[in-house]
Amino acid sequence: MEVFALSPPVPVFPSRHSSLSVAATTSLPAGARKNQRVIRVPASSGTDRYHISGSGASRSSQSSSLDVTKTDGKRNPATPVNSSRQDAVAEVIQSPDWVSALSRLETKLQVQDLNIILRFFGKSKRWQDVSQLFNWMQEREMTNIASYSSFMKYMGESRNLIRALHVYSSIEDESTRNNVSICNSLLGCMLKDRKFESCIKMFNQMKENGLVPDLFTYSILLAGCAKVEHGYSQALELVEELESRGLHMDNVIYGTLLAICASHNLCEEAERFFQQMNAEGLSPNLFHYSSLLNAYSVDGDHKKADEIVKSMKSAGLVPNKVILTTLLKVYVRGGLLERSRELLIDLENLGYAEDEIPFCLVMDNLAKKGDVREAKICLNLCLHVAADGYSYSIMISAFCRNGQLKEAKELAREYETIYDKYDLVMLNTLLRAYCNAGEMENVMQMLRKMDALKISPDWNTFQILVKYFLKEKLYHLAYQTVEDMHSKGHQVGEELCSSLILELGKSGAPSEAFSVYNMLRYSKTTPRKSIHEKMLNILIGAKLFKNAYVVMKDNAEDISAPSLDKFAFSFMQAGNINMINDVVKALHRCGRKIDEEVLHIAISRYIARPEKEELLLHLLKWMPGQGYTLNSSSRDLLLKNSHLFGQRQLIAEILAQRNQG
DNA sequence: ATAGGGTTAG
Repeated sequence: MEVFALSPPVPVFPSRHSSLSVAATTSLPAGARKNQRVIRVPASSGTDRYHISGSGASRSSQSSSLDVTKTDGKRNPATPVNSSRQDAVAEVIQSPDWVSALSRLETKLQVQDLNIILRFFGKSKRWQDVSQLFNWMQEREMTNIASYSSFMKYMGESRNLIRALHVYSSIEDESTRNNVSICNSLLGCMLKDRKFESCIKMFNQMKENGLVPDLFTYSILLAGCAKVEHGYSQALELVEELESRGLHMDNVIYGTLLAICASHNLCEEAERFFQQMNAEGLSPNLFHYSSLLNAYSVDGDHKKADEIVKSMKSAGLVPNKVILTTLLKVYVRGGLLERSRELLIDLENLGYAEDEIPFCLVMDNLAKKGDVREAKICLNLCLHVAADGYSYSIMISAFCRNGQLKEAKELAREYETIYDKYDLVMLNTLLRAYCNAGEMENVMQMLRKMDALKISPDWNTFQILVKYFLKEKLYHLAYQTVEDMHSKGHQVGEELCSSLILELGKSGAPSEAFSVYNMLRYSKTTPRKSIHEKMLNILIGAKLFKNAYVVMKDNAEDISAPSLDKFAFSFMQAGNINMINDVVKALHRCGRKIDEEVLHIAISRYIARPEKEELLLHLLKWMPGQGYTLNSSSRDLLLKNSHLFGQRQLIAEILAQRNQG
């Protein structure tokens, strides 16, 4: 179905060309826009606030990230404000050399003042200063619960879990270590670092040591559940636990639960929690509705989605950008292209399509349905809005899937000229486009870029590269890439491995071929049977008999008789003499009748090396029991050369026994 | 007086 090509000439971007005033008038303070809870400060305490800002004039309830505000409700209004402490804090914060300012003003400052400075550094993301100041405070024992709590939080933000854990374990006072705020902030810090399992372990440990968790604790832990595989069952356990402690779930905890259901594709469970929260008298907000919609989007359940939007509206809530975007996702996944087109236009008219997200939703779906042309039209619409480049990634992948290599390559180049921005997904996408199009120089450039940006390749990257190097007959490069891939713990695809083994064999790199073969053998997937025979023939051709023997011995049932015979002949002629008997026995064990000619070669090898007499005797003694006799030429050869052997008497006896039999 | 949580794109 053509959606955009035939769409009526509706003005797609009505506000875009008019003026910039729209943007100016709709710019709200970040806090208000994001629906955050704003803590209102009573007017009377206004004079008690420390307030550092560039202009010194702004005093609004919104706080920019660099504001330092403080309220102190306990202070008696009659007491004059201790301005010298305020000034000292301001001086330290504003000083280019805060360390020396701090030591100068040390006597004037109390712990809570230092905490203000600590939070200022934290909000400014000056992690080095946060760390340094905290050390300074610890050395002077000028810390309290709040200092630790704030410090942990900033260690989480700066991704320094190690330091946070170190500081936590260095807390000597037991009641401080069990303080719920400090524990909560450390647990949050661990989740920021995606250490969910360790976080739960730590939580259990803390409880054993005497922590009494509160609603915050459960809120933090539940948030972690949304991002892990078995998060839902873990979440249920936590809910049960918090209820058994007499705590009650609030609006936000329900929001988290709904998000967990949505991310684990559990619609019915989401509905149940939704009803439960209603029954408890909590009224759902936009977050709850959007999580429900998100759950419905997985299967594109537009009926339920429409219902929920209806009831949301009748509850007096106005759908926002996220709600409508999620609804778009529902329509797109549900295959309602006409309705998704209409909704996209609504989004545009409402000013909610100022970034590429809604376009990406539609585009990806069109592309995956195979309607690449429509998707491209959608990409062109995207070009008029603030785009991050995701749209390019979708479209380039679509061209690649569709075999439109030239288009993919051109779009990749276009992306690079517009954006100088790379992440792993984008690099993989571009790499695939250049590889498919055979643009070697660009491929190498992407690899250099990846290296320079210290972005480590993932399974996709390796897979793309190995395929490409194979196609370009750069077998050694392909081999090195596979080695690299293997050493990084990635499973190498069976098909690529097999063709690489063959090519390496053909191009005179049998050892490398064998190394790839071994990766395949010890990988989780069982390789197809034919690979063993191919490997065996490569090794025989390269005279790598020892390895050939290993392959033959372990996979004889998957190797054809001619190949086994070829192996037997070749090994007897040139294989390690010490292994001749083993090879003979192994071939016999797997049901091959050893050819007389093969035995003859073996015996001539032994005659040429009389010091291997023991092995010869062993073979001669073994043969009759398995039904093998020497042919006449072998016997003649032995008799003629028996003078070479110390135990010629014994050899003669064995030959004589045979004559009788 | 510190800790916290939920929604959309490759």
